[in-house]
Amino acid sequence: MPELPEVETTLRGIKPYLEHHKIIQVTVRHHGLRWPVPLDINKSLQDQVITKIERRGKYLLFKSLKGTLILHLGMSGSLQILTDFLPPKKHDHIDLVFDNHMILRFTDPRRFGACLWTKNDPFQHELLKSLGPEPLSHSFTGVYLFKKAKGRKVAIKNFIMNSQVVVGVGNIYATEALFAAKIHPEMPAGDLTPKQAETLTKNIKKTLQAAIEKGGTTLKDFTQSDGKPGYFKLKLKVYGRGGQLCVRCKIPLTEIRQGQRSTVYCSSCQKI
DNA sequence: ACATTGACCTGGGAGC
DNA sequence: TGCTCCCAGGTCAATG
Repeated sequence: MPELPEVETTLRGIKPYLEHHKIIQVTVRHHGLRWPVPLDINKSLQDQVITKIERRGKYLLFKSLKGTLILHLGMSGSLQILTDFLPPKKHDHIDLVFDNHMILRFTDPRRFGACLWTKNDPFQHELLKSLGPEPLSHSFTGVYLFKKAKGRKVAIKNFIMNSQVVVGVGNIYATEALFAAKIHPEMPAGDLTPKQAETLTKNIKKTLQAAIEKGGTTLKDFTQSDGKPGYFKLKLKVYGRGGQLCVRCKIPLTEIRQGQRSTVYCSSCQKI
């Protein structure tokens, strides 16, 4: 599920149940995630009050007085709140039980996700310290993108999916934002004009914001964090629509691969 | 410094 | 039904 809107939706879903509550029990059933879940993470988390939960890019940060739990959902991870204990299924790897009896359950079939602990400032953590600006912040501007892209030969789609350039933009929203901005996904990043950089940043913001307002995109079944039915489905204009007709000019959409990821675009409205 | 590719995993769907 | 192959929301590490 997780690009920025899905992580943000998850955050908003779990936050009200967990902030200012104490972790009273930790169960790790599978330590083999992207990086090993530290064997002593139980000890680190035990009796910690979560003072704040926030998002940085696609990372979720659970802050306490003694340190921060860093979670990443990878490709297939999800979080849900259980109000009553349910027997864990095959891919339910981690449970955090809180003093209000809520259980935060981490599920991740592909195990590309991460669950780590740091005693220090999480923003200085190895995985977070080189991240680019938040796409919805004021620091992500056309001027920034234009300067950053200068001299770069990589395709613009790969460029905006680079978390050192801007965080949170994954395959779906990169594809959608480029269509909205009428920019060809294979255009070298350094060839962007200042005007195109401006249009692209605006459309990245617009696309992400619209997706957040709709509760993110679900391509497969997904249990929302409060256990209620899944997310609203965003109406994607190009992603997953290769061969179908462009909503603007009605010609068939082209599907290609860029860096082992699929890209769909309109060869008529997205020119290099 | 930059660009490209492989690697990590499981499950679902298409095609035979 | 069952097998094989390809694809999937991410991103780090190794290589040129």
